Amino acid sequence: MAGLLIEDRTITTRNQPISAQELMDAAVALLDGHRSISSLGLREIARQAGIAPNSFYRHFRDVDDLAVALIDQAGRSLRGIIREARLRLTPERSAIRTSVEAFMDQLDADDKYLHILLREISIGSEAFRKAADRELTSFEEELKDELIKMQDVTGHQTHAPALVAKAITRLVFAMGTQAADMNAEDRPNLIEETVMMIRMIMVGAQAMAAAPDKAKSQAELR
Amino acid sequence: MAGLLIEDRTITTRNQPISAQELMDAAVALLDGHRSISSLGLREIARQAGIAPNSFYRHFRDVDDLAVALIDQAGRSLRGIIREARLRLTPERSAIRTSVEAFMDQLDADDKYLHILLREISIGSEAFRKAADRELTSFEEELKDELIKMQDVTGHQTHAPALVAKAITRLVFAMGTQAADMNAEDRPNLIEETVMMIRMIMVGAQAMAAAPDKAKSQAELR
DNA sequence: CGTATGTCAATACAAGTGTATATATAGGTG
DNA sequence: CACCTATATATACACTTGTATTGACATACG
Repeated sequence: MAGLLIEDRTITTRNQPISAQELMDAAVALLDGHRSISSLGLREIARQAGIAPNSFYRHFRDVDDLAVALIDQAGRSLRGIIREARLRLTPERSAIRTSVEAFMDQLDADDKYLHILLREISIGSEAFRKAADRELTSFEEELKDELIKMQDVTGHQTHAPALVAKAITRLVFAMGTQAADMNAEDRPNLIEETVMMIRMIMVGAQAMAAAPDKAKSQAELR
Repeated sequence: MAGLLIEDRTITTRNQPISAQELMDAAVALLDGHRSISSLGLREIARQAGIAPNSFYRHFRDVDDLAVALIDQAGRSLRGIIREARLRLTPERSAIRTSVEAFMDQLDADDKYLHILLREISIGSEAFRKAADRELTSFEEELKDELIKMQDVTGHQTHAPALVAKAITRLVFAMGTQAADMNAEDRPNLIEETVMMIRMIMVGAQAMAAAPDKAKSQAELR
């Protein structure tokens, strides 16, 4: 039933204002292994940040509130990375490979934003999953535009570019999830696999645009 | 620092043996919204099952141990569903569509095993993720065998069947994750999308087997 | 200069947690 | 029937958690 606490002394911390960003960084620092954000306690984060538990409330309503802010930041960061990768494009390396590599490289970045995005995409609060899904969709949009632009330039028609973009995006994120759990030396193989999968999709979509009957069931298991 | 608990009386429960399965069911019953298994407490599960907290240890070492058992069960259950779906094949409905539909239907099943598998694939303890990955791989294996069998029968060669199987599996699970969060009337559209994505992959893989140069980068974004 | 305002720490509380230890009880075996 | 073993319960302990309340201090403003 009830309990009675005799003593509850707090360890002294800093005595200075803290920024919301510092609090978010403290939370990220606690996400080392495979913990999900929602498993973090308010007190735990405050402890890591070196502030008193109650000071947390000055910045966020609760842990979920902080989590949503974190996802937004993760999305911004990731979109920046991919955009930057496009600038680095050279004729020698394909756009697919370059983008996939940039994506996977991000797994080793100091901030663990991609890890967070990948891990928390399926769990957490309603607001949380909405935020994560926003990021995926925005990814798909950018890719779809790129595909349409490409078919105007090369003349290769692509069947259902929106669907192709979605398939590629989901596949890359799924492979990224697997990559997140593996040591760096096994990654190149996984990148190779991912690149080949994407090629399959693109070749398939182009074949279906060229010969629409291919979109029917003749290619299937029977 | 320390605390002193004055009273700690336990509510009387049943006084009868419980099966490991009943304990697992109790845990599943607690996973209603979007909680992850690792967020469940041992005491919480015991309370739901109507046993004393310590009785938990008779069946599992800890919550993670139960979670692994749950994943194994989820995998077995899901593979059974798909195998059964294959038996129901008719010439009118394609194997791809039938399998995808069976998969998605499972989202509405009483046991929430597929939900669990989808949600927890990226989080949880080492052992947990290993268990989830085992299920994915076993799925891939079955599909790969099917693909090889198919190409012997139809004569259509398929490029890198293992990779095709992996791509399809990951894609279906990714789409399933999205389907899990949506109401039933939006599902058919998502099933349609998934079927089309799989066709793209298979058409692409067959085109690449027929003309190996297609496996190169000519189909790419530049 | 005095007084708000914002940010922090300290303390306290009522709950929760995993688990160690001890004890009761039912079923099966000699 | 007596005894062992498996399984359950009960109690206790040493924590943890989120948050309400209170008061200190520092900066900004009239």
